[in-house]
Amino acid sequence: MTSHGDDVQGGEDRSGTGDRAAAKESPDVEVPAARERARAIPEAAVARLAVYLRVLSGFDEESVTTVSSEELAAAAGVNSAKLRKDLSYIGSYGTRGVGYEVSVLIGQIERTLGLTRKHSVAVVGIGNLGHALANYGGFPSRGFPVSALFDLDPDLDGVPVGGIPVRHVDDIVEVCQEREVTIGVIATPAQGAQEVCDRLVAGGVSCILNFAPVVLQVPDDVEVRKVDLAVEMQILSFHVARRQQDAATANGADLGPLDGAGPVPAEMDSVNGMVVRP
Amino acid sequence: MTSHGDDVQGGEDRSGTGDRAAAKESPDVEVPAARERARAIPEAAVARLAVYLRVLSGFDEESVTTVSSEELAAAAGVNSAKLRKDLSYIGSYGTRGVGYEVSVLIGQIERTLGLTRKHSVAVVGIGNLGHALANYGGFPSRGFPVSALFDLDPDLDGVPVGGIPVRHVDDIVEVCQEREVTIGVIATPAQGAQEVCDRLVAGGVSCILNFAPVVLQVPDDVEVRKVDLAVEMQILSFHVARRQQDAATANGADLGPLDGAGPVPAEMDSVNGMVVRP
DNA sequence: CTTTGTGAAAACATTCACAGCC
DNA sequence: GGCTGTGAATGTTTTCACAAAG
Repeated sequence: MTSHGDDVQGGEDRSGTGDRAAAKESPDVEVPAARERARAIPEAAVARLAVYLRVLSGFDEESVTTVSSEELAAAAGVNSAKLRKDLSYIGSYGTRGVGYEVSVLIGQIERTLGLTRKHSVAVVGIGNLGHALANYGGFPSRGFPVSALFDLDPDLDGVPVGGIPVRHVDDIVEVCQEREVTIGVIATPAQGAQEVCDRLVAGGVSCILNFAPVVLQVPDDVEVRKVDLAVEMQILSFHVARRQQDAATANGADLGPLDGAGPVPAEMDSVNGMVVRP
Repeated sequence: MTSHGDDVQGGEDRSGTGDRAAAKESPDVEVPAARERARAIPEAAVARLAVYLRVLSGFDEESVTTVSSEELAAAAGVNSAKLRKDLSYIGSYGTRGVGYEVSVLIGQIERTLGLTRKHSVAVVGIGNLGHALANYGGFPSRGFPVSALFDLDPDLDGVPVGGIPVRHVDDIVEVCQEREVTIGVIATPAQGAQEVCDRLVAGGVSCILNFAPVVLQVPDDVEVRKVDLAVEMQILSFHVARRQQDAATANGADLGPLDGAGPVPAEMDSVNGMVVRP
Protein backbone atom coordinates (compact mmCIF):
# COMPACT_ATOMS: atom_id res chain seq x y z
CA MET A 1 0.00 0.00 0.00
CA THR A 2 2.88 2.35 0.41
CA SER A 3 4.14 4.27 -2.54
CA HIS A 4 1.90 2.86 -5.22
CA GLY A 5 0.74 4.32 -8.48
CA ASP A 6 -0.14 7.86 -7.58
CA ASP A 7 2.14 10.17 -5.66
CA VAL A 8 5.61 10.95 -6.90
CA GLN A 9 8.01 8.65 -5.13
CA GLY A 10 10.00 9.86 -2.16
CA GLY A 11 12.40 12.71 -2.62
CA GLU A 12 10.36 15.80 -2.83
CA ASP A 13 6.77 15.15 -2.16
CA ARG A 14 6.38 13.58 1.23
CA SER A 15 2.74 14.24 1.79
CA GLY A 16 -0.24 11.96 1.82
CA THR A 17 0.08 8.95 4.06
CA GLY A 18 0.07 6.60 1.12
CA ASP A 19 -2.50 4.42 2.83
CA ARG A 20 -5.60 5.13 0.85
CA ALA A 21 -5.68 1.56 -0.38
CA ALA A 22 -6.10 0.21 3.14
CA ALA A 23 -9.22 2.30 3.63
CA LYS A 24 -10.64 1.25 0.28
CA GLU A 25 -10.21 -2.46 0.66
CA SER A 26 -12.36 -2.82 3.78
CA PRO A 27 -15.34 -0.48 3.52
CA ASP A 28 -17.18 -2.42 6.23
CA VAL A 29 -14.83 -1.66 9.13
CA GLU A 30 -14.24 2.06 9.30
CA VAL A 31 -10.98 2.10 11.25
CA PRO A 32 -9.02 -1.10 11.95
CA ALA A 33 -7.92 0.50 15.24
CA ALA A 34 -5.32 -2.10 16.18
CA ARG A 35 -2.97 -1.34 13.36
CA GLU A 36 -3.32 2.37 13.85
CA ARG A 37 -0.42 3.35 16.10
CA ALA A 38 2.40 3.66 13.62
CA ARG A 39 0.16 4.67 10.76
CA ALA A 40 -1.18 7.54 12.81
CA ILE A 41 2.15 9.34 12.66
CA PRO A 42 2.04 11.76 9.75
CA GLU A 43 4.63 11.10 7.08
CA ALA A 44 6.03 14.59 7.50
CA ALA A 45 6.45 14.04 11.20
CA VAL A 46 8.41 10.82 10.66
CA ALA A 47 10.94 12.67 8.59
CA ARG A 48 11.37 15.26 11.30
CA LEU A 49 11.73 12.64 14.00
CA ALA A 50 14.83 11.44 12.21
CA VAL A 51 16.19 14.98 12.31
CA TYR A 52 15.40 15.33 16.01
CA LEU A 53 17.22 12.09 16.61
CA ARG A 54 20.38 13.40 15.04
CA VAL A 55 20.21 16.63 17.00
CA LEU A 56 19.56 14.71 20.21
CA SER A 57 22.58 12.51 19.55
CA GLY A 58 24.61 15.68 19.35
CA PHE A 59 23.27 16.84 22.70
CA ASP A 60 23.96 13.44 24.15
CA GLU A 61 27.59 13.58 23.05
CA GLU A 62 27.94 16.92 24.79
CA SER A 63 26.52 15.26 27.90
CA VAL A 64 23.40 17.39 27.86
CA THR A 65 20.80 15.38 29.75
CA THR A 66 17.71 17.56 29.44
CA VAL A 67 16.31 19.77 26.68
CA SER A 68 13.24 21.93 26.40
CA SER A 69 11.08 21.83 23.31
CA GLU A 70 12.30 25.31 22.55
CA GLU A 71 15.98 24.34 22.57
CA LEU A 72 15.49 21.17 20.61
CA ALA A 73 13.29 22.92 18.08
CA ALA A 74 15.84 25.66 17.52
CA ALA A 75 18.59 23.12 16.95
CA ALA A 76 16.44 21.16 14.54
CA GLY A 77 15.24 24.19 12.63
CA VAL A 78 11.53 23.90 13.40
CA ASN A 79 9.23 25.79 15.71
CA SER A 80 8.54 24.40 19.13
CA ALA A 81 4.82 23.81 18.66
CA LYS A 82 5.53 21.56 15.72
CA LEU A 83 8.18 19.72 17.64
CA ARG A 84 5.90 19.08 20.60
CA LYS A 85 3.16 17.91 18.28
CA ASP A 86 5.54 15.55 16.54
CA LEU A 87 6.73 14.14 19.84
CA SER A 88 3.17 13.75 21.03
CA TYR A 89 2.60 11.26 18.19
CA ILE A 90 5.06 8.87 19.78
CA GLY A 91 3.88 9.38 23.37
CA SER A 92 4.34 11.64 26.37
CA TYR A 93 7.93 11.46 27.50
CA GLY A 94 8.48 15.02 28.70
CA THR A 95 8.15 16.58 32.11
CA ARG A 96 6.09 19.73 32.35
CA GLY A 97 8.03 22.66 33.63
CA VAL A 98 11.28 20.86 32.88
CA GLY A 99 11.61 19.46 29.39
CA TYR A 100 12.66 16.15 27.89
CA GLU A 101 15.33 13.78 29.04
CA VAL A 102 17.68 13.35 26.08
CA SER A 103 18.34 9.65 26.55
CA VAL A 104 14.66 8.80 26.92
CA LEU A 105 13.75 10.70 23.80
CA ILE A 106 16.54 9.07 21.81
CA GLY A 107 15.32 5.66 22.87
CA GLN A 108 11.70 6.37 22.02
CA ILE A 109 12.45 7.84 18.63
CA GLU A 110 14.74 4.93 17.79
CA ARG A 111 12.02 2.53 18.76
CA THR A 112 9.44 4.36 16.70
CA LEU A 113 11.67 4.45 13.64
CA GLY A 114 12.44 0.77 13.99
CA LEU A 115 16.13 1.40 14.61
CA THR A 116 16.36 -1.16 17.38
CA ARG A 117 16.76 -3.70 14.63
CA LYS A 118 19.66 -3.62 12.17
CA HIS A 119 18.77 -3.15 8.53
CA SER A 120 21.32 -4.50 6.20
CA VAL A 121 21.83 -2.50 3.05
CA ALA A 122 22.78 -3.41 -0.49
CA VAL A 123 24.13 -0.83 -2.92
CA VAL A 124 23.71 -1.49 -6.62
CA GLY A 125 25.75 0.43 -9.16
CA ILE A 126 29.32 1.08 -8.05
CA GLY A 127 30.04 4.13 -10.14
CA ASN A 128 30.95 7.51 -8.69
CA LEU A 129 27.89 7.71 -6.54
CA GLY A 130 27.91 4.04 -5.56
CA HIS A 131 31.50 4.39 -4.45
CA ALA A 132 30.58 7.36 -2.33
CA LEU A 133 27.67 5.49 -0.80
CA ALA A 134 29.71 2.37 -0.12
CA ASN A 135 32.26 4.45 1.73
CA TYR A 136 29.74 6.70 3.42
CA GLY A 137 30.31 6.48 7.14
CA GLY A 138 26.84 7.67 8.01
CA PHE A 139 25.21 4.37 7.16
CA PRO A 140 26.95 1.87 9.43
CA SER A 141 27.26 4.36 12.28
CA ARG A 142 23.52 4.77 12.31
CA GLY A 143 22.59 1.13 12.26
CA PHE A 144 22.58 0.51 8.53
CA PRO A 145 25.51 -1.80 7.77
CA VAL A 146 26.24 -2.07 4.07
CA SER A 147 26.40 -5.80 3.51
CA ALA A 148 26.47 -6.16 -0.25
CA LEU A 149 27.59 -4.30 -3.35
CA PHE A 150 26.62 -5.06 -6.93
CA ASP A 151 27.62 -3.87 -10.35
CA LEU A 152 27.01 -4.87 -13.94
CA ASP A 153 30.68 -4.62 -14.83
CA PRO A 154 32.36 -8.09 -14.69
CA ASP A 155 35.72 -6.37 -14.13
CA LEU A 156 34.53 -5.19 -10.76
CA ASP A 157 33.42 -8.66 -9.68
CA GLY A 158 35.25 -9.51 -6.50
CA VAL A 159 36.97 -6.14 -6.21
CA PRO A 160 36.54 -4.83 -2.69
CA VAL A 161 35.11 -1.34 -2.24
CA GLY A 162 35.07 0.01 1.28
CA GLY A 163 36.02 -3.46 2.45
CA ILE A 164 33.17 -5.27 0.73
CA PRO A 165 33.66 -7.26 -2.48
CA VAL A 166 31.50 -6.19 -5.39
CA ARG A 167 29.28 -8.91 -6.83
CA HIS A 168 27.68 -9.11 -10.24
CA VAL A 169 24.09 -7.90 -10.54
CA ASP A 170 23.06 -11.40 -11.62
CA ASP A 171 23.66 -12.49 -8.01
CA ILE A 172 21.33 -9.90 -6.48
CA VAL A 173 18.46 -12.25 -5.69
CA GLU A 174 20.63 -14.94 -4.18
CA VAL A 175 22.83 -12.66 -2.09
CA CYS A 176 19.98 -10.50 -0.82
CA GLN A 177 18.04 -13.53 0.38
CA GLU A 178 21.12 -15.02 2.00
CA ARG A 179 22.09 -11.82 3.86
CA GLU A 180 18.54 -10.73 4.58
CA VAL A 181 18.96 -7.35 2.96
CA THR A 182 16.06 -5.07 3.84
CA ILE A 183 17.11 -1.87 2.11
CA GLY A 184 18.32 -1.65 -1.46
CA VAL A 185 20.03 1.47 -2.77
CA ILE A 186 19.91 1.95 -6.52
CA ALA A 187 22.77 4.08 -7.84
CA THR A 188 22.75 2.85 -11.41
CA PRO A 189 22.06 4.85 -14.56
CA ALA A 190 18.40 5.21 -15.49
CA GLN A 191 18.39 2.34 -17.99
CA GLY A 192 19.21 -0.45 -15.61
CA ALA A 193 17.24 0.79 -12.64
CA GLN A 194 13.91 -0.97 -13.14
CA GLU A 195 15.57 -4.29 -13.80
CA VAL A 196 17.75 -3.92 -10.72
CA CYS A 197 14.69 -2.96 -8.72
CA ASP A 198 12.84 -6.06 -9.87
CA ARG A 199 15.72 -8.26 -8.75
CA LEU A 200 15.97 -6.58 -5.38
CA VAL A 201 12.27 -7.15 -4.86
CA ALA A 202 12.66 -10.77 -5.93
CA GLY A 203 15.43 -11.03 -3.36
CA GLY A 204 13.04 -10.00 -0.62
CA VAL A 205 14.05 -6.36 -0.30
CA SER A 206 11.08 -4.29 0.84
CA CYS A 207 12.55 -0.80 0.87
CA ILE A 208 14.36 0.97 -1.91
CA LEU A 209 16.25 4.21 -2.01
CA ASN A 210 16.45 5.23 -5.63
CA PHE A 211 19.02 7.65 -7.03
CA ALA A 212 18.27 6.81 -10.64
CA PRO A 213 16.14 9.34 -12.49
CA VAL A 214 13.24 7.01 -13.20
CA VAL A 215 9.92 6.26 -11.55
CA LEU A 216 10.15 2.68 -10.39
CA GLN A 217 7.26 0.26 -10.63
CA VAL A 218 7.02 -1.88 -7.51
CA PRO A 219 4.45 -4.06 -5.76
CA ASP A 220 2.29 -2.34 -3.14
CA ASP A 221 4.23 -3.82 -0.27
CA VAL A 222 7.53 -2.28 -1.31
CA GLU A 223 8.41 1.21 -0.18
CA VAL A 224 10.36 3.46 -2.52
CA ARG A 225 12.01 6.76 -1.77
CA LYS A 226 13.69 8.77 -4.44
CA VAL A 227 16.58 11.19 -4.33
CA ASP A 228 16.89 13.11 -7.54
CA LEU A 229 19.66 15.65 -7.70
CA ALA A 230 18.46 17.21 -10.92
CA VAL A 231 15.03 17.73 -9.41
CA GLU A 232 16.53 19.36 -6.33
CA MET A 233 18.51 21.72 -8.52
CA GLN A 234 15.46 22.60 -10.57
CA ILE A 235 13.48 23.40 -7.45
CA LEU A 236 16.26 25.74 -6.39
CA SER A 237 16.23 27.22 -9.86
CA PHE A 238 12.54 27.93 -9.50
CA HIS A 239 13.18 29.86 -6.33
CA VAL A 240 15.90 31.91 -7.97
CA ALA A 241 13.51 32.73 -10.79
CA ARG A 242 10.73 33.65 -8.39
CA ARG A 243 13.01 35.89 -6.40
CA GLN A 244 14.27 37.67 -9.48
CA GLN A 245 10.77 38.14 -10.77
CA ASP A 246 9.66 39.46 -7.40
CA ALA A 247 12.51 41.93 -7.45
CA ALA A 248 11.68 42.98 -10.99
CA THR A 249 8.01 43.57 -10.33
CA ALA A 250 8.83 45.34 -7.07
CA ASN A 251 10.93 47.81 -9.06
CA GLY A 252 8.04 48.52 -11.34
CA ALA A 253 5.56 48.81 -8.51
CA ASP A 254 7.61 51.08 -6.29
CA LEU A 255 7.77 53.98 -8.72
CA GLY A 256 4.06 54.37 -9.01
CA PRO A 257 1.97 52.87 -11.81
CA LEU A 258 3.82 54.07 -14.87
CA ASP A 259 4.67 51.36 -17.39
CA GLY A 260 6.56 49.19 -14.96
CA ALA A 261 6.81 46.24 -17.32
CA GLY A 262 9.73 47.66 -19.28
CA PRO A 263 12.41 45.00 -18.79
CA VAL A 264 9.99 42.11 -18.79
CA PRO A 265 10.26 39.81 -21.85
CA ALA A 266 7.34 39.61 -24.23
CA GLU A 267 6.01 36.18 -23.33
CA MET A 268 5.79 37.29 -19.73
CA ASP A 269 2.33 38.81 -20.01
CA SER A 270 0.35 35.63 -19.61
CA VAL A 271 1.58 33.50 -16.79
CA ASN A 272 -0.42 31.07 -14.82
CA GLY A 273 -3.47 31.66 -16.97
CA MET A 274 -3.88 35.19 -15.74
CA VAL A 275 -3.20 38.15 -17.93
CA VAL A 276 -0.81 40.26 -15.99
CA ARG A 277 -0.56 43.19 -18.31
CA PRO A 278 -3.66 44.46 -20.12
CA MET B 1 11.55 34.78 3.29
CA THR B 2 12.25 31.25 2.21
CA SER B 3 13.49 28.59 4.53
CA HIS B 4 13.99 30.51 7.71
CA GLY B 5 13.82 29.42 11.31
CA ASP B 6 10.86 27.10 11.37
CA ASP B 7 10.37 24.30 8.90
CA VAL B 8 12.96 21.59 8.48
CA GLN B 9 15.08 22.46 5.50
CA GLY B 10 14.40 20.90 2.16
CA GLY B 11 14.69 17.17 1.76
CA GLU B 12 11.73 15.75 3.45
CA ASP B 13 9.22 18.30 4.41
CA ARG B 14 8.23 20.35 1.43
CA SER B 15 5.06 21.89 2.71
CA GLY B 16 4.20 25.40 3.64
CA THR B 17 5.10 27.99 1.08
CA GLY B 18 7.85 29.42 3.20
CA ASP B 19 6.67 32.94 2.51
CA ARG B 20 5.15 33.87 5.79
CA ALA B 21 7.80 36.50 6.37
CA ALA B 22 6.81 38.42 3.26
CA ALA B 23 3.24 38.70 4.48
CA LYS B 24 4.31 39.78 7.93
CA GLU B 25 6.62 42.58 6.91
CA SER B 26 3.98 44.62 5.08
CA PRO B 27 0.73 44.48 7.05
CA ASP B 28 -0.66 47.52 5.18
CA VAL B 29 -0.94 45.96 1.73
CA GLU B 30 -2.88 42.70 1.94
CA VAL B 31 -1.76 41.02 -1.26
CA PRO B 32 0.91 42.59 -3.46
CA ALA B 33 -0.77 40.94 -6.47
CA ALA B 34 2.06 41.59 -8.93
CA ARG B 35 4.47 39.24 -7.21
CA GLU B 36 1.86 36.56 -6.84
CA ARG B 37 2.22 34.50 -10.00
CA ALA B 38 5.16 32.29 -9.17
CA ARG B 39 4.41 32.20 -5.47
CA ALA B 40 0.99 30.82 -6.25
CA ILE B 41 2.46 27.49 -7.35
CA PRO B 42 2.43 25.12 -4.39
CA GLU B 43 5.85 23.93 -3.34
CA ALA B 44 4.82 20.31 -3.80
CA ALA B 45 3.67 21.03 -7.32
CA VAL B 46 7.01 22.62 -8.24
CA ALA B 47 8.80 19.42 -7.30
CA ARG B 48 6.47 17.40 -9.47
CA LEU B 49 6.84 19.76 -12.41
CA ALA B 50 10.52 18.86 -12.44
CA VAL B 51 9.56 15.19 -12.63
CA TYR B 52 7.09 15.81 -15.43
CA LEU B 53 9.81 17.64 -17.29
CA ARG B 54 12.09 14.62 -17.19
CA VAL B 55 9.34 12.29 -18.31
CA LEU B 56 8.40 14.66 -21.10
CA SER B 57 12.01 14.79 -22.26
CA GLY B 58 11.87 11.03 -22.52
CA PHE B 59 8.75 11.21 -24.66
CA ASP B 60 10.34 13.89 -26.77
CA GLU B 61 13.36 11.69 -27.47
CA GLU B 62 11.04 8.93 -28.60
CA SER B 63 9.46 11.49 -30.93
CA VAL B 64 6.13 11.37 -29.13
CA THR B 65 4.46 14.68 -29.90
CA THR B 66 1.26 14.46 -27.87
CA VAL B 67 0.37 13.04 -24.47
CA SER B 68 -2.82 12.86 -22.47
CA SER B 69 -2.84 13.69 -18.78
CA GLU B 70 -3.46 10.01 -18.14
CA GLU B 71 -0.36 8.86 -19.99
CA LEU B 72 1.90 11.50 -18.57
CA ALA B 73 0.60 10.90 -15.07
CA ALA B 74 1.21 7.16 -15.32
CA ALA B 75 4.76 7.73 -16.51
CA ALA B 76 5.43 10.21 -13.73
CA GLY B 77 3.85 8.07 -11.04
CA VAL B 78 1.04 10.41 -10.04
CA ASN B 79 -2.68 10.37 -10.67
CA SER B 80 -4.05 12.34 -13.57
CA ALA B 81 -6.11 14.76 -11.52
CA LYS B 82 -3.06 15.89 -9.64
CA LEU B 83 -1.12 16.23 -12.85
CA ARG B 84 -3.77 18.38 -14.45
CA LYS B 85 -4.01 20.53 -11.36
CA ASP B 86 -0.25 20.97 -11.33
CA LEU B 87 -0.21 21.95 -14.98
CA SER B 88 -3.07 24.34 -14.43
CA TYR B 89 -0.83 26.36 -12.10
CA ILE B 90 1.43 27.23 -15.00
CA GLY B 91 -1.34 27.90 -17.51
CA SER B 92 -3.62 26.19 -20.00
CA TYR B 93 -1.52 24.57 -22.65
CA GLY B 94 -3.58 21.46 -23.40
CA THR B 95 -6.25 20.76 -25.98
CA ARG B 96 -9.48 19.25 -24.69
CA GLY B 97 -10.26 15.92 -26.21
CA VAL B 98 -6.65 15.60 -27.39
CA GLY B 99 -4.02 16.17 -24.72
CA TYR B 100 -0.84 18.16 -24.43
CA GLU B 101 1.77 18.86 -27.02
CA VAL B 102 5.05 17.56 -25.59
CA SER B 103 7.25 20.36 -26.87
CA VAL B 104 4.94 23.09 -25.64
CA LEU B 105 4.75 21.58 -22.18
CA ILE B 106 8.51 21.20 -21.99
CA GLY B 107 8.95 24.83 -22.89
CA GLN B 108 6.42 26.05 -20.39
CA ILE B 109 7.75 23.98 -17.52
CA GLU B 110 11.31 25.06 -18.29
CA ARG B 111 10.22 28.65 -18.27
CA THR B 112 8.37 28.24 -14.99
CA LEU B 113 11.32 26.57 -13.32
CA GLY B 114 13.66 29.26 -14.54
CA LEU B 115 15.66 26.86 -16.68
CA THR B 116 15.92 29.24 -19.59
CA ARG B 117 18.81 30.79 -17.72
CA LYS B 118 21.96 28.85 -16.83
CA HIS B 119 22.74 28.43 -13.15
CA SER B 120 26.35 27.94 -12.43
CA VAL B 121 27.09 25.55 -9.63
CA ALA B 122 29.88 25.32 -7.08
CA VAL B 123 30.58 22.09 -5.20
CA VAL B 124 32.34 22.36 -1.85
CA GLY B 125 33.95 19.31 -0.29
CA ILE B 126 35.64 17.04 -2.81
CA GLY B 127 35.48 13.79 -0.88
CA ASN B 128 33.69 10.71 -2.11
CA LEU B 129 30.40 12.47 -2.56
CA GLY B 130 31.91 15.67 -3.93
CA HIS B 131 33.79 13.62 -6.52
CA ALA B 132 30.59 11.92 -7.52
CA LEU B 133 28.80 15.24 -7.81
CA ALA B 134 31.61 16.87 -9.78
CA ASN B 135 31.48 14.02 -12.28
CA TYR B 136 27.72 13.72 -12.28
CA GLY B 137 26.54 14.10 -15.84
CA GLY B 138 23.02 15.09 -14.85
CA PHE B 139 24.01 18.59 -13.85
CA PRO B 140 25.53 20.06 -16.99
CA SER B 141 23.14 18.21 -19.26
CA ARG B 142 20.22 19.86 -17.52
CA GLY B 143 21.52 23.41 -17.55
CA PHE B 144 23.54 23.38 -14.37
CA PRO B 145 27.19 23.68 -15.36
CA VAL B 146 29.56 22.99 -12.47
CA SER B 147 31.88 25.95 -12.60
CA ALA B 148 33.85 25.71 -9.38
CA LEU B 149 35.08 23.11 -6.90
CA PHE B 150 36.44 23.76 -3.43
CA ASP B 151 38.10 21.77 -0.70
CA LEU B 152 39.85 22.42 2.57
CA ASP B 153 42.75 20.13 1.71
CA PRO B 154 45.69 22.16 0.31
CA ASP B 155 46.95 19.03 -1.47
CA LEU B 156 43.93 19.15 -3.72
CA ASP B 157 44.47 22.80 -4.64
CA GLY B 158 44.78 22.97 -8.39
CA VAL B 159 44.10 19.29 -8.97
CA PRO B 160 41.48 18.91 -11.68
CA VAL B 161 38.41 16.80 -10.92
CA GLY B 162 36.03 16.20 -13.77
CA GLY B 163 38.01 18.77 -15.75
CA ILE B 164 37.72 21.55 -13.18
CA PRO B 165 40.59 22.50 -10.88
CA VAL B 166 39.82 22.35 -7.18
CA ARG B 167 40.35 25.58 -5.29
CA HIS B 168 40.88 26.12 -1.59
CA VAL B 169 37.82 26.96 0.49
CA ASP B 170 39.42 30.30 1.40
CA ASP B 171 38.77 31.39 -2.17
CA ILE B 172 35.04 30.68 -2.09
CA VAL B 173 33.87 34.28 -1.80
CA GLU B 174 36.14 35.58 -4.50
CA VAL B 175 35.56 32.80 -7.02
CA CYS B 176 31.79 32.68 -6.52
CA GLN B 177 31.45 36.40 -7.11
CA GLU B 178 33.70 36.24 -10.16
CA ARG B 179 31.87 33.32 -11.78
CA GLU B 180 28.42 34.39 -10.63
CA VAL B 181 27.66 31.12 -8.93
CA THR B 182 23.97 30.86 -8.04
CA ILE B 183 23.83 27.39 -6.55
CA GLY B 184 26.21 26.06 -3.94
CA VAL B 185 26.38 22.37 -3.13
CA ILE B 186 27.77 21.51 0.28
CA ALA B 187 29.27 18.03 0.42
CA THR B 188 31.55 18.54 3.40
CA PRO B 189 31.45 16.79 6.76
CA ALA B 190 29.08 18.29 9.32
CA GLN B 191 31.73 20.35 11.10
CA GLY B 192 32.71 22.58 8.24
CA ALA B 193 29.29 23.01 6.72
CA GLN B 194 28.07 26.18 8.44
CA GLU B 195 31.33 27.98 7.78
CA VAL B 196 31.26 26.95 4.13
CA CYS B 197 27.66 28.04 3.92
CA ASP B 198 28.50 31.48 5.32
CA ARG B 199 31.20 31.93 2.71
CA LEU B 200 28.95 30.87 -0.13
CA VAL B 201 26.38 33.39 1.03
CA ALA B 202 29.07 36.06 1.29
CA GLY B 203 30.01 35.17 -2.28
CA GLY B 204 26.48 35.96 -3.44
CA VAL B 205 25.13 32.42 -3.67
CA SER B 206 21.39 32.44 -3.04
CA CYS B 207 20.57 28.74 -3.22
CA ILE B 208 22.21 25.91 -1.35
CA LEU B 209 21.89 22.18 -1.67
CA ASN B 210 23.14 20.73 1.58
CA PHE B 211 24.33 17.14 1.96
CA ALA B 212 25.91 17.71 5.36
CA PRO B 213 23.89 16.47 8.31
CA VAL B 214 23.40 19.86 9.95
CA VAL B 215 20.69 22.47 9.91
CA LEU B 216 22.20 25.51 8.27
CA GLN B 217 21.54 29.04 9.46
CA VAL B 218 21.08 31.38 6.52
CA PRO B 219 19.61 34.82 5.83
CA ASP B 220 15.97 34.91 4.80
CA ASP B 221 16.79 35.52 1.15
CA VAL B 222 18.80 32.32 0.78
CA GLU B 223 17.05 29.10 -0.11
CA VAL B 224 18.32 25.85 1.35
CA ARG B 225 17.41 22.33 0.41
CA LYS B 226 18.77 19.40 2.30
CA VAL B 227 19.49 15.85 1.24
CA ASP B 228 20.17 13.59 4.19
CA LEU B 229 20.86 9.98 3.41
CA ALA B 230 20.65 8.84 7.00
CA VAL B 231 17.24 10.44 7.32
CA GLU B 232 16.05 8.73 4.15
CA MET B 233 17.18 5.38 5.49
CA GLN B 234 15.46 5.97 8.79
CA ILE B 235 12.21 6.82 7.08
CA LEU B 236 12.46 3.56 5.18
CA SER B 237 13.21 1.80 8.45
CA PHE B 238 10.05 3.25 9.94
CA HIS B 239 8.02 1.78 7.12
CA VAL B 240 9.58 -1.64 7.59
CA ALA B 241 8.70 -1.45 11.27
CA ARG B 242 5.16 -0.33 10.57
CA ARG B 243 4.64 -3.13 8.08
CA GLN B 244 5.92 -5.78 10.45
CA GLN B 245 3.76 -4.44 13.22
CA ASP B 246 0.74 -4.38 10.92
CA ALA B 247 1.38 -7.99 10.03
CA ALA B 248 1.69 -8.95 13.68
CA THR B 249 -1.52 -7.26 14.77
CA ALA B 250 -3.38 -8.53 11.71
CA ASN B 251 -2.75 -12.07 12.96
CA GLY B 252 -4.71 -11.29 16.09
CA ALA B 253 -7.47 -9.36 14.33
CA ASP B 254 -8.32 -11.71 11.46
CA LEU B 255 -10.45 -14.12 13.45
CA GLY B 256 -13.68 -12.16 13.48
CA PRO B 257 -14.93 -9.44 15.78
CA LEU B 258 -14.67 -11.23 19.09
CA ASP B 259 -12.63 -9.15 21.46
CA GLY B 260 -10.70 -7.59 18.63
CA ALA B 261 -8.61 -5.45 20.93
CA GLY B 262 -6.94 -8.38 22.62
CA PRO B 263 -3.29 -7.96 21.65
CA VAL B 264 -3.41 -4.19 21.84
CA PRO B 265 -1.14 -2.69 24.49
CA ALA B 266 -2.64 -0.55 27.22
CA GLU B 267 -1.48 2.82 25.97
CA MET B 268 -3.27 2.21 22.69
CA ASP B 269 -6.62 3.62 23.70
CA SER B 270 -5.54 7.17 23.35
CA VAL B 271 -3.77 7.82 20.10
CA ASN B 272 -3.54 11.13 18.46
CA GLY B 273 -5.67 12.74 21.13
CA MET B 274 -8.72 10.72 20.15
CA VAL B 275 -10.05 7.88 22.16
CA VAL B 276 -10.09 4.95 19.79
CA ARG B 277 -11.76 2.43 22.00
CA PRO B 278 -14.75 3.50 24.10
C1' DC C 1 -17.09 10.92 -27.32
C1' DT C 2 -12.74 12.24 -25.27
C1' DT C 3 -9.95 14.95 -22.44
C1' DT C 4 -8.87 19.30 -20.27
C1' DG C 5 -9.35 22.76 -16.62
C1' DT C 6 -11.21 23.90 -12.31
C1' DG C 7 -14.48 24.97 -8.48
C1' DA C 8 -15.77 22.57 -4.32
C1' DA C 9 -15.07 18.93 -0.95
C1' DA C 10 -12.11 16.11 1.64
C1' DA C 11 -7.81 15.00 3.64
C1' DC C 12 -3.74 16.41 5.62
C1' DA C 13 -0.45 19.42 8.12
C1' DT C 14 0.78 23.41 10.84
C1' DT C 15 0.05 26.86 14.19
C1' DC C 16 -2.36 28.83 18.02
C1' DA C 17 -3.34 29.16 22.59
C1' DC C 18 -4.16 27.43 26.89
C1' DA C 19 -5.35 23.82 30.45
C1' DG C 20 -2.82 20.94 33.24
C1' DC C 21 1.17 19.57 35.65
C1' DC C 22 5.65 20.13 37.71
C1' DG D 1 6.99 30.56 37.10
C1' DG D 2 7.90 27.50 33.29
C1' DC D 3 6.98 23.92 30.10
C1' DT D 4 4.50 20.09 28.07
C1' DG D 5 0.61 18.07 25.67
C1' DT D 6 -3.24 18.79 22.89
C1' DG D 7 -7.96 20.35 21.27
C1' DA D 8 -9.41 23.80 18.04
C1' DA D 9 -8.43 26.94 14.30
C1' DT D 10 -6.11 27.85 10.25
C1' DG D 11 -3.65 26.92 6.09
C1' DT D 12 -2.23 23.82 2.39
C1' DT D 13 -2.59 19.89 -0.75
C1' DT D 14 -5.07 16.31 -2.86
C1' DT D 15 -9.07 14.31 -4.78
C1' DC D 16 -13.58 14.48 -6.78
C1' DA D 17 -16.60 15.30 -10.30
C1' DC D 18 -18.32 17.81 -13.96
C1' DA D 19 -18.93 21.79 -17.16
C1' DA D 20 -16.68 23.47 -21.15
C1' DA D 21 -14.08 22.68 -25.36
C1' DG D 22 -12.51 20.33 -29.31
